[in-house]
Amino acid sequence: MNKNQPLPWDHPRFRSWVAVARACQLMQQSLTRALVHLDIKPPHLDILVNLFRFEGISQQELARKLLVGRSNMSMLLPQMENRGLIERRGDKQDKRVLRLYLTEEGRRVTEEAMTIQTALIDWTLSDTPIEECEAIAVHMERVVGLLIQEERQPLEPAGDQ
Amino acid sequence: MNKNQPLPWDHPRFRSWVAVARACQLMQQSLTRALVHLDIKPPHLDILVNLFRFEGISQQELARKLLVGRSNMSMLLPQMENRGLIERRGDKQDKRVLRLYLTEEGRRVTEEAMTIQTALIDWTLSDTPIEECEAIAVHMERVVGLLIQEERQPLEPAGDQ
DNA sequence: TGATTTTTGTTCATCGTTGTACTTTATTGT
DNA sequence: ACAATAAAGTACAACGATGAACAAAAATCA
Repeated sequence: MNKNQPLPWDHPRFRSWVAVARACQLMQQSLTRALVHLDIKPPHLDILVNLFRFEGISQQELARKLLVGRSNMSMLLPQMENRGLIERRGDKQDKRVLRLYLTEEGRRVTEEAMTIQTALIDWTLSDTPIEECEAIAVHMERVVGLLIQEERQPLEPAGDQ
Repeated sequence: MNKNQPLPWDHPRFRSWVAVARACQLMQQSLTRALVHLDIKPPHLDILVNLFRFEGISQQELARKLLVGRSNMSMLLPQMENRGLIERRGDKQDKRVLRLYLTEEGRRVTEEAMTIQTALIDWTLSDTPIEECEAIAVHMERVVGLLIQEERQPLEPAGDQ
């Protein structure tokens, strides 16, 4: 009931996180608009980029990399297969898994979309020096690591003070 | 068509942005789990926090602060009113606008949820010095500013180089 | 004043994401 | 070899977010 605890928005870490979240939200919206003429959306681009880097990956592995559920992949990938962007071929040794490959069209679209995305990121971070970007990457990757391990081993609820 | 352009994931700004996006995604998921016993989700908390700071705000203003559409508020706010967290009262001078207020229950839930969120943020950024957090806040707030102005005045499409 | 335009909020159809239940195929244990 | 368990992918219902079309209430302007 006492209000003289410092309010969260005066807290530097809280403030910085709010800014990060808002930036992500807006970046997603801007990227959506920037990709509209390619007829793909950010989730599709995430998939394409990962297939570009890791050709032959399975749906499960892809879902893990993207931090989404497997059912999500089961919805998106058939769409993208119908659009001729990707191809799904069954693994010979394990008949459960479907391995994913880019088509020529998919590779072309991916390159164009990555160019657009890179330009957008470069523009928004043009006043942020490279060393600062690298520092941000280090800190954010540590956050990712912590949250991933917390995900599989939920934190004890007595963390409040 | 030429492949000897540097691939995006070797680009420091690109790498740092990927990390930021993943961190946001995971933070959202962790926060969702951390709030489950309060029966609210991150979007509700965003609303509550803004009402805590800016009592008597209108739905329109709230939507603008949260960077979502007005229709989104029209879906969420009646739910929260039914749960007894907020109250909507018509403005006397402008009969179009509904002004939003926290109930006692809403204020209580907000304080508890903010405590949880702050603890989560503190934990994930505990190895990131305060000065670095402040630097991140500065850079991300600039990104937000750029993207907001780009939103209403879409960038000329000849920006690629 | 009276007509046009803006603004605020709602409704609705659509889409993406999630979690659960389910099928099929591998793996493990006896 | 056979049964039980685990893993990969799918189907489906539920929910949140969006944008477009709409109604009501200002504001603008002639």
